[in-house]
Amino acid sequence: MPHGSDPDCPGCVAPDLAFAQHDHSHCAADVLARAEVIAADQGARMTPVRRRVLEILLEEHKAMGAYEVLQRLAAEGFGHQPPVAYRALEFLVDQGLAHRIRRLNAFAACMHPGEAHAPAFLICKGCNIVAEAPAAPVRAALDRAAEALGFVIERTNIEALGLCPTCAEAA
Amino acid sequence: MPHGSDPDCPGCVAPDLAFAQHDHSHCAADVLARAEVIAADQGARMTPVRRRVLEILLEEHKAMGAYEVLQRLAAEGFGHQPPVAYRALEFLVDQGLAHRIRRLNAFAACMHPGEAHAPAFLICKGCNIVAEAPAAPVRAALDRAAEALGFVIERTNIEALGLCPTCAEAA
DNA sequence: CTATGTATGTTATATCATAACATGTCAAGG
DNA sequence: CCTTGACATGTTATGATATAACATACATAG
Repeated sequence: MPHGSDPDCPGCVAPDLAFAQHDHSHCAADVLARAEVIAADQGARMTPVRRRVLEILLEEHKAMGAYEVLQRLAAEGFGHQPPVAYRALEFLVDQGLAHRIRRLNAFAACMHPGEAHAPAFLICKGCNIVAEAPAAPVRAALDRAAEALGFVIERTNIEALGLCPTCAEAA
Repeated sequence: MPHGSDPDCPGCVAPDLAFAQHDHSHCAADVLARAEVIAADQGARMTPVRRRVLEILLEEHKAMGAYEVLQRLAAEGFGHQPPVAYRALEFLVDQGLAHRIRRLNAFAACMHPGEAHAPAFLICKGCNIVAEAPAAPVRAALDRAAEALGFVIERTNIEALGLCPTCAEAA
């Protein structure tokens, strides 16, 4: 199961309703726990900074710039220099525990760690919320397009800018 | 027809064989001519800087950073400051005459201006060549994923990092 | 011709990212 | 135990990318 099983948490019941309000703290705890397992499985070391960065991304539940993360780290006694944040973020991205959203020069916790998934990011230009949409069909189509050119894909960035339901209605 | 009709130009005969060697100057001239028409149709002003930037992107036939473009402009008597390049590039992107490749912090001329197209960029990490792949099916899949969340897409960035046929073979 | 919007150019600064090196930590082999 | 090698963290410094704000020039409609 992709999320925990709390029937009162919309984020668990319908994890892909990314724009819906829900008690995110529950999802966060769940994702974090699974992240620990994944890291251990891969022989990766989930150190204090790294764990804390993932926690911060999960707490904030939004895309954060590296310097924004760094500020939080510094305030908590970790290093004060950019590489501290960038390295932890890079680690998380490499482990599939976070994603880099290039359009925003920002990072967000992966809400589906461990599941083979090809995320697409929907970025609302109204409220700046970023949703991680399930995009297996998108990825499949992209793989076919690449294959037609003999290109072998290793990583993808699939991002869309637009309006979330709420902001679209307002406009 | 997406390109000119010169049967000796692989870029024209098989425009989507993006990684194939070909006499690009012919494609460039063709694209540039069509760009002029498109801009005029849209009531956009194709000024000297803007035209020159598009020409530069077409000549180089690769993704270029804004500062790289700026250097060329400066050497030719245009302004020497970043906004000069960024503004022209932004204009071209808005008109659909160029694309921004976020993964590279770079820009590339659109090789299919005017055609409704949803480009995907295949970035070879071996040789750094960027191919603009036809990705209508990819975009369609993405639209469906967005629609499922009630999200309205305005712009997309679909990019893939990997190996082109040549580099894949070498490895 | 002149008013208005748009384009270009400038200065200055903001924002994002990494290179290079020193120090510290941890776990496996001697 | 203790050494050694790999990796993690921290630092200084700098590089690379991007935009804000303002001044000047230019085109075009009225």
